[in-house]
Amino acid sequence: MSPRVTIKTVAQAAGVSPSTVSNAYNKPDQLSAALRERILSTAQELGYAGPDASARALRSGKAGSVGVLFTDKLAYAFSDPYAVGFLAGLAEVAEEFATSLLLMPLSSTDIQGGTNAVQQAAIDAAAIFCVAGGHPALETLKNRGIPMVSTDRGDHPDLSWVAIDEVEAAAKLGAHLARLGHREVVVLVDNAEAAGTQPVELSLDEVGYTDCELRIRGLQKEMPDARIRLVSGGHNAFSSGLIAAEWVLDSQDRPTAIVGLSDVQALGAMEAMRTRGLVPGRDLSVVGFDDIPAAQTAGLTTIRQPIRDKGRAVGRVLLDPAATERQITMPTELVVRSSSGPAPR
Amino acid sequence: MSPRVTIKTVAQAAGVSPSTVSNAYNKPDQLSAALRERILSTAQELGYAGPDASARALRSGKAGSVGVLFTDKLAYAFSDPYAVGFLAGLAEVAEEFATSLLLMPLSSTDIQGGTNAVQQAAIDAAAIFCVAGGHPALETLKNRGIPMVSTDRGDHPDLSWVAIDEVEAAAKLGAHLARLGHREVVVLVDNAEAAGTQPVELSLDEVGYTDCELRIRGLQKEMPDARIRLVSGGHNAFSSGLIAAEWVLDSQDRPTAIVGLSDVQALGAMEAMRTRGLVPGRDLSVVGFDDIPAAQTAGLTTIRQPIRDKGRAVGRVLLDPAATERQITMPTELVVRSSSGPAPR
DNA sequence: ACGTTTTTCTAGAACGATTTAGAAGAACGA
DNA sequence: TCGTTCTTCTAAATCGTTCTAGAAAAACGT
Repeated sequence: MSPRVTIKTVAQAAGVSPSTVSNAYNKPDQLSAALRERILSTAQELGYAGPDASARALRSGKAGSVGVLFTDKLAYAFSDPYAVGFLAGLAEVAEEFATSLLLMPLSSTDIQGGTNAVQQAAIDAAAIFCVAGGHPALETLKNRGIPMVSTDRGDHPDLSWVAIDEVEAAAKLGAHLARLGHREVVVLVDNAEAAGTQPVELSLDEVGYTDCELRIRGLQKEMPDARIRLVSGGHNAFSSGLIAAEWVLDSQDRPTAIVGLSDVQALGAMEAMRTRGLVPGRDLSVVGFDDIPAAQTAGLTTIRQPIRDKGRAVGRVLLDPAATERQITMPTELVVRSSSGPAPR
Repeated sequence: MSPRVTIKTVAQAAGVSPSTVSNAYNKPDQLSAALRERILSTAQELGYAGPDASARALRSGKAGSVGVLFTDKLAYAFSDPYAVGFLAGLAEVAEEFATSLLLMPLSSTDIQGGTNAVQQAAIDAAAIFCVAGGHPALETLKNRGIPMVSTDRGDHPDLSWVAIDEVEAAAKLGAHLARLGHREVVVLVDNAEAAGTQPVELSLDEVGYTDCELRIRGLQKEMPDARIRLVSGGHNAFSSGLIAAEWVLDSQDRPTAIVGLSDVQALGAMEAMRTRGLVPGRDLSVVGFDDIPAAQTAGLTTIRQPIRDKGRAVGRVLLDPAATERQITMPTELVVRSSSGPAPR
């Protein structure tokens, strides 16, 4: 039941002041090499594992980690290769700066109290991945004075972001479909409230996420004559796309094209077609968004965005003092594959 | 340039003691509802965002986050759906306990100094994902007195782990191959030193990770008459499997079966076969390990392990005080698909 | 009305480090 | 030899909380 070994204990044992022990760890040039050696070895003997992280964080004001905030549940984030790719890019830069990544779950409950992870987290900055503009967690972070970089363009001019031009990107998709003669379109959107229930048809105002909304607007822009319906099967996941597409395909009112607002959802739609003996690109067109690796295998027409680069760029804005650009637009590209074809007449 | 708003500022403004403000946030039953209300609203007015995370962590000794340590570079972790699945399971439980996940990069350099992320990190516990037993980072964590749960069975009886019986699992694979008549086998292993260079052939002692070693032993057990060679193309990734398999296939000495010690590597090997016009299961057998989602699509024979459950179980051991079992063995299962077939004679 | 319990609040000491300002001694130049 | 500049080390304050022990006030039972 011995009391914990602290910097003080080590100092006493080595016959020096606590400051010197601290310097031995943090500022080696502030003391003679010999003494440093001696301190380090007595520390070792005492089983001292180096300065306590929390204490250091408190005193120096640096936590050595950046937070990452995801839409929805944390577990869902890992089901989308797009999110995973982003994380990989971010992790690359984090690694470079010897910084940890703190994945914060945003509990819907307990926003007021203090037991929220977003409140608790000791972070220097935060990456906001596809979280809707008005989310309370963002307010919390802003209040805490934590610098943020979002993957969506914000409305505030002083907000940092690394994003694509959602409208323009979706417009490319819309133009592609319009060119192929599609006029009956169903868009598969992410919607938390639809989770676990029947798929639901939504109006544009009910679409929560700003980026989803923008993509829909982009589509509309290039498809002014088309009837565009919005359907959600739940969270952004393969299964949601599957369920929603099944519902659409089994209805009386089939579209000629299905647009997944993410590739995972579009792939779910392709699966729904497959089980019904329908061929994507011939019987019905399916297009996606993101260009995840699986999209290529599946022959899915989609919008490519450099997701890993996006992660890296966010990391740079967050961590690299040399990075001055705080609002970065990444390029997108229409990738035409076999899943889209002329509308049957 | 006003000084920061702290609990003290709020206390002064509300005309109460700092302790009371603290209680307003943490122990609502310790003060009257009216006063709590008043304190919270003055806090709001002053722009106080709640107790500082670092200070709280220091004083209360709880950081509210668990660390996750991965093999190799953090970015590589995201390239393996197996690791991602684990993370998803772990995240599920973390979410339940309002705990954040801290992904720590383990920089190979700077193990001694204090700027290491593993040293810096403010965490209550740590999940060790496929990190070799003797890794210095583990020593660091042990010294810091941080409880750990590993995904590999450790040698120490007091170590916590959630793992599979690697030997037994690999033995199933070996038995399967032996039954099919294979006697010339190449095993694709993960090896950091082989990264970026030519694929290398290794001896069993050179295989770093304990679990890899165990799997090889399991194979050997059921294939006593076979010649088993170990080849690495680098880190555990699709590209490494691809490169290594290409090297093997283009050599004079082709095996009849290739064993990927992970599915991603096995899938890389299948790709290498494809580009050479070889059909898996006919010309050469390929088997993997893990049963990631893509394995099904590709028709890869593999060992299934319930990875998401594994993540969840680790989470429980880490966070749930009710979880008493500290050494858990998960089940595995041989899944036979089209990539394995009888050895050509 | 009076001791006892309960509720509500506070003072002051930790928590374990870093930082600032400066002391003591060594080295230096003239 | 003497002031000056380095180098090496230290004392004490501070970071923003939470916790322990206890005071003051209110409520209670008889």
